[in-house]
Amino acid sequence: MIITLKDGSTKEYAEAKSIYDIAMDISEGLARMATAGEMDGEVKDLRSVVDKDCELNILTANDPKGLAALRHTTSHVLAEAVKRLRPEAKLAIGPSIDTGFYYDFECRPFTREDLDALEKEMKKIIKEGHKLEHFTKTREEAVAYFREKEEPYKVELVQDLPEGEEISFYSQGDFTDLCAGPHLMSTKSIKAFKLLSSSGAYWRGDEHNAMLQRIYGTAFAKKDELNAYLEQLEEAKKRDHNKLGREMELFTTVDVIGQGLPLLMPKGVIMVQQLQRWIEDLEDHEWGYVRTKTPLMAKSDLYKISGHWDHYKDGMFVLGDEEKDKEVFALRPMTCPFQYYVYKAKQHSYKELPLRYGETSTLFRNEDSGEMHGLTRVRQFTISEGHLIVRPDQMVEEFKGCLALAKYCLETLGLQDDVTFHLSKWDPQNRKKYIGEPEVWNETEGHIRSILEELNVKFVEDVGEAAFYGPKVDINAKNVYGKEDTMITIQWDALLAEQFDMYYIDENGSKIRPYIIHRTSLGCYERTLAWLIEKYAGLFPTWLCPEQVRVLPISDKYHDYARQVEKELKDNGIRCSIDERSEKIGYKIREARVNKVPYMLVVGAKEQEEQVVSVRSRYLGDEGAKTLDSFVNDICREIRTKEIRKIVPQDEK
RNA sequence: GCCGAUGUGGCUCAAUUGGCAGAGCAGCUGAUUUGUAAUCAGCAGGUUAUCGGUUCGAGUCCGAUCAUCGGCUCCA
Repeated sequence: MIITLKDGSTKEYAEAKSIYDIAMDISEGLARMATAGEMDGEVKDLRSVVDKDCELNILTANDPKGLAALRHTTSHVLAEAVKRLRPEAKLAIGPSIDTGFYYDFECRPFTREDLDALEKEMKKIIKEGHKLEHFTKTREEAVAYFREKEEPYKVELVQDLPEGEEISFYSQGDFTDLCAGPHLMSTKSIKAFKLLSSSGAYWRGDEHNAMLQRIYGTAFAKKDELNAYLEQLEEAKKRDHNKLGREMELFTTVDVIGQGLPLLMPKGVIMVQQLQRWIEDLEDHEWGYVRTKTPLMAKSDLYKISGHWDHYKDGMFVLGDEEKDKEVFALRPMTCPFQYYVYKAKQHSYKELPLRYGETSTLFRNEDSGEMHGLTRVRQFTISEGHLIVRPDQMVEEFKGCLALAKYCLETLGLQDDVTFHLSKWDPQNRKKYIGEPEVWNETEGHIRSILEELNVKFVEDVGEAAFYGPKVDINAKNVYGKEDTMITIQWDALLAEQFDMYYIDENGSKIRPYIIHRTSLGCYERTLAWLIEKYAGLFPTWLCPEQVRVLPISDKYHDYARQVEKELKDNGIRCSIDERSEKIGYKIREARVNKVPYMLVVGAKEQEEQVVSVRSRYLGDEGAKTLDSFVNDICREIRTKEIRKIVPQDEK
C-alpha cells in the first residue's frame, strides 16, 4: 500500500501498519509528538491500522485536532484521579472542547482544594506512565460491564448506541472508560495541564435530568503554552465589562432595584446616546426608515394574536391575574405586534412597499434568576428595533439590505472581525415550538442560505435556533470568557402577517399578504455597550468617549486660559473637562490616563512662548505642541468620520 | 430555575480562638504654583447586604432573604 503524507511525499509498505508505527518509521521525534492521525480527512487513533492506500497526516498537539486528542486523554486522567480520590463518584462524559476539556461526575461538589488535590493525583498518574490500551466489547458485554461497575450513566450511553455495534473502550492502568477516542499512547505524554473550575451541569444538558458536577480543565503540549493561555485568561478578565464598566462609572446595579436591571450612569448614557443618535440618523436618512414610538405594554389579547402568549408567556412580566381581573396587561417583550398595528392603521398600496419601521424600543423579558449578567443579560433593555413590511418579490433585496446595514454598523465600530454569522433554522423534530408548514420553513431557509452565500458571508447553520415564526440570521460575538451572545438578528417572517391580517393592495386591486423582516441594526444598546467595553478595554473610539479631552493647566496661573480652551472645545461640540486641582502636572496626566481620556491638552507657558498647548494622546503619547486651532480641527475630523484608531493604545502595552 | 462561591466606607483589601471595625487609593479642607506616571498636612466617610437566631459579647457561628460572580439550562 502507498501512503501519501502531508508534504506530498509517499511511503510504501508491504503490510498493514498502525499510524503510530508509520510515524515511528518517519522519525522517532514525530512518533513522540504524535497525538492522532488524519486518514483521508478523518481523525483516527494512533493505534488505527492502515491497510490501504490513503493520504495520512500525522497530527501533533500543534494541530487543533491533535490537541483535542491530548486534551481528551487528559480528561481520562482526570476521571481516573476522581475515581481514586472519590471511588463513589459516577462517571458521565468527558470530551475535549475548544478551550480544553471537561468531565462530568455524579458526586458531591468539588471545591478549589479538591481540584488542587486532583491535580496532584493526575500528576502522579501521568508519572506512572500507563499505556492507553484500546479494545472493544459487544453492546451486551459493555452494558454488563458497566452494570457490574455500577456506572449508570455509562450503561445509559451504551444502551443508546445502535444495536450490534462494537463498543470502543480505552483503559490506562486500572482505569477503563467507554470512549471512541482518539487517545495518546501513554499518559506520560501529558506535559502541561490545569484544572480551571468546577460547576454544576445537567446530565445530557437537560434541566429535567440530574445535576452532575463538571470539572473544566485545559491542556497544552508545552508548559509555556499553558502559562501563556492562563495569562491570556487573566488579561481577558481585566477587560470584563462587568468590572470595567462599573469602575468607569458607566453603569451600576442596586440590590433593592433588582436583578437584571442595571442603572446606566451619566457616562454610560453618553455612550448609549451617541450610538442611538447615530443609528437613528443612519436608518432614517440613509436607509429609508420611518420612526415609530409605541406603548411599553399591552393587553394580553395582543400577545394572543401574535402567538407570544402561547409561546412566550413565561418570559413576560404579566400585570394582573388572568383568573380574577377583567383585563390583564403585559410589559412588551418585543415590538413586532405594535409596529404591525401602525402598519394596519391605514390601507397600503403595493407602491408604498417596502415600508421600514424603526423604533428605539425598550423591552422587558422575565429571564430566570440565574441568567442575569452585567449588561449582556438583563430584564429591561433597549434595542435598535425594526420591522420591514415588504412585498414577497422584494424580500430578498430587503433582507440583503438589512445584512448590509448590520455589517456597516459593525465595521464602523471596528467589530466586524469579532463576529460569527449563523443561519438559525427550525427543528423539524420539535414541531410544537414553531408555527407554519415545513415547506414554508424549507423555502425561507433556502432563501437566506443563498443570500449569505451570494454575499460571501461565512456562516454556520444551527438547528432549533429559529424564532417560532421564522428562520433568522444571528450575528454573534464572544465575551471575554468565551461565551457567545447574539448581537444582531435578522429574521424572515412569512407567517405573522396572516395572524394579524395584514395586507396591501396589489396592481390588480386584490389584497395580498406582505412578508415581514424583523431586524436590528446594532442589536441592544446595553449589550453593545458591554461588547465595546470588552473590545476596547474601555479605550473607546473618540466619538464614543464620555470624555474626549481633558484640559490640564500646568499651574493655577493658567486656569483662565484653560477655561478659554475648554470653552473653545465645547463650542466645537467636544466633550471635555478641566482639571483645576493644584496638583503636579504628571499627577494630572496620570489621572486622565486612569480615566481613559483619549486626549490631554497641557496648557502653560514655556520660557518666552505664551500659553503653549501640548497634546498628549493615549494613542501616541506626546504629540508635541499644537495650536489650539489645529487640535480642534484634527479632533473634529476624527469624530466626524468616526475614525477608529488602529494604533495600540499605550496603556495596553 | 439548578450547582457552587462571594458580600466589611465610592474602590482595593485588613481585623488572631467570637472580645473597642482598621489601612491605602478616591473625596473634602488647607498649604504648595509645580513642565509630563503619584507634593505635604489635616478632615470626613461603615447599623460589616438585609432580617432573624445562638452567645455575657457576632464582621466572625447558625438559618432565611436579597444581590453579585463562575457554570448548567434558557436567551437579544
